[in-house]
Amino acid sequence: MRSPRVKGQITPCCSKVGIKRGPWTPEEDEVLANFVKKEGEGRWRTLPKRAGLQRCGKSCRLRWMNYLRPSVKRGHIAPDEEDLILRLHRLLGNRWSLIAGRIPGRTDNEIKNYWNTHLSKKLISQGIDPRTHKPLPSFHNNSKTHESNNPDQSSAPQINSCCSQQNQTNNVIQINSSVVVTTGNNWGTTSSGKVAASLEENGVEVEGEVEDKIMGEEDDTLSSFLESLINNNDNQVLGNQQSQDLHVFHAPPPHPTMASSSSSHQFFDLSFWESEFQSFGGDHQQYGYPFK
DNA sequence: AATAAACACAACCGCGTCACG
DNA sequence: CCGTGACGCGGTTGTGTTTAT
Repeated sequence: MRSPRVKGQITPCCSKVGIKRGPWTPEEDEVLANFVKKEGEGRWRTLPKRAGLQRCGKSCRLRWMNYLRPSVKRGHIAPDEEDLILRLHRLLGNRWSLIAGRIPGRTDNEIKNYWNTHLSKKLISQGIDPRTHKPLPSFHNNSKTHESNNPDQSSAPQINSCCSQQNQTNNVIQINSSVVVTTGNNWGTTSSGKVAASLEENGVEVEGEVEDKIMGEEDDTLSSFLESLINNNDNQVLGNQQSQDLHVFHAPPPHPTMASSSSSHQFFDLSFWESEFQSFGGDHQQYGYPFK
């Protein structure tokens, strides 16, 4: 919910006069944290004045979101978190917010930084292109790697034709009563970084991106879809179940402990996924279920 | 011990999206 | 339907710390 705009007001971010920049002091942190705890998040533009801070609203929002929020988990990224970041990045590309939404306690900024400083270098050292997650081209044409395989950003996404990453798995997800996504042929990410797959609307194949179709649906649906892709791609759980190719996922119920948090975190309802795996005769431990 | 280089991460910037009048 | 402004996102920069010389 956004606050109604007020005509004639100047955005403080645009007028630098009197606005402090640079690292936050503990005193500023305390003022901001206390104010947000009391007044709640939002109305960032007017927050600095109301809270008595000499910062712009953007800076306040960023500081709260990335550092002061109680739910922010700081410190070392665990191996299972790293593994999940890698999987999600392979699916989603540099969509840090989407990735962060599926790793509790981690912020988009933290994941982005971790990727840029650790994971991308780690992949390169393993001979893997961090952008495409495919083996790097041979050494002699490595000189312009960051531009050489950049897809045409101007072209519209085409299902099964311009995916920057393609994968061979079998899965179907029912988005709503009329839209079905099948990953039986190919799925992957388009040049714009969105997940693409074969889409059918009322039984007729249509072009589009899965995420766009899911927009407006319950976020659980997107989570379910991503989860199914993650497990499929890495573990071949469903792909090996030939008779189960047409399994339809339903949005999982919210996890009791997550019920009051953002809906994206309902993704972590283990009981739902365990029952899903059991319905296939699967075992999440055997297949390396990515969460504890 | 001094300095430079490399690294890690916090913070900023510009732009796209969306809600509202 | 259009213009405006708030918000959120991803890319980039800035700054403090650590390591190498």
